[in-house]
Amino acid sequence: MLKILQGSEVAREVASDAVVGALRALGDEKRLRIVALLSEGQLCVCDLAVRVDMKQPLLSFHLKTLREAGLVLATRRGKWIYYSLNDEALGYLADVLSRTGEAAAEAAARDADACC
Amino acid sequence: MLKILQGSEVAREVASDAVVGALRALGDEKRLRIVALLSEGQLCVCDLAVRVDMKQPLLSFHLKTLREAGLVLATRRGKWIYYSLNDEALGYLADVLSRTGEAAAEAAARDADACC
DNA sequence: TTGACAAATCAATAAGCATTGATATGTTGG
DNA sequence: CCAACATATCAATGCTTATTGATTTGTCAA
Repeated sequence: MLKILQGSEVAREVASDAVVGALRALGDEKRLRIVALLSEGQLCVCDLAVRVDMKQPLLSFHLKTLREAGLVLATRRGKWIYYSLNDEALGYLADVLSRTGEAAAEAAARDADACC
Repeated sequence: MLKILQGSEVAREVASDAVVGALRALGDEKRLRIVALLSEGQLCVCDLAVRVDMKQPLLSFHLKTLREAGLVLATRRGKWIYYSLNDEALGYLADVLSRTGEAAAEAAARDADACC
């Protein structure tokens, strides 16, 4: 999941299942809030629940969604399960979007040349 | 929309409405496919419709979604409307995700220190 | 083993999106 | 102005996803 592909064309890479899945998981207010909190450090579900003002089952659902998208990692420590961001996955997503934007900018420059 | 904020904390910036909206718009297979195609250059709706194998009203709906999220730009040229990627918006999104990932990596390093 | 607590799962309902076909708007050329 | 074409919008339907409360699983400590 969100494995780093090398040398493939941006256009194909962007629309891969892993990328769609990760972006879909991120495209939700509550889940993005969770991601924002986790960017400051790992948290157990109970602490997260307080911070995001969600009931536990709902939070678990959203965490599962993020986990399945490869965006967060869970590690149990005693009674608690700590969630943290998968920074590699975020970096990879950022890289894909960045390269897509760059490709678009280059294409726009070409289009402008061809037109005028 | 997707205006660049400076100096604000990553955690707050990530979960902004504009970012959620853009990520939600991108988190769809068909729309991401559209974005991938547009990264190679601008296209009119009719050409896009052929490439993505969608009926025109459905494509228009997805384009509207992308437009409202600030991810694509539309310019009419005669009878045709050409869509292109908003590379600044993509760059901004990439930057936000990248900084979120970096913040998480730093936090993880701190957590590791504190723990062992 | 039992009691207490953390977290996940389940089943059911509600809410939001995608999709479709029909129709409307806008543009060009005659 | 009219005919033809490109695109957008609308209304209706179905599908996916979020949300809730109840229940289950897992862990610790006594």
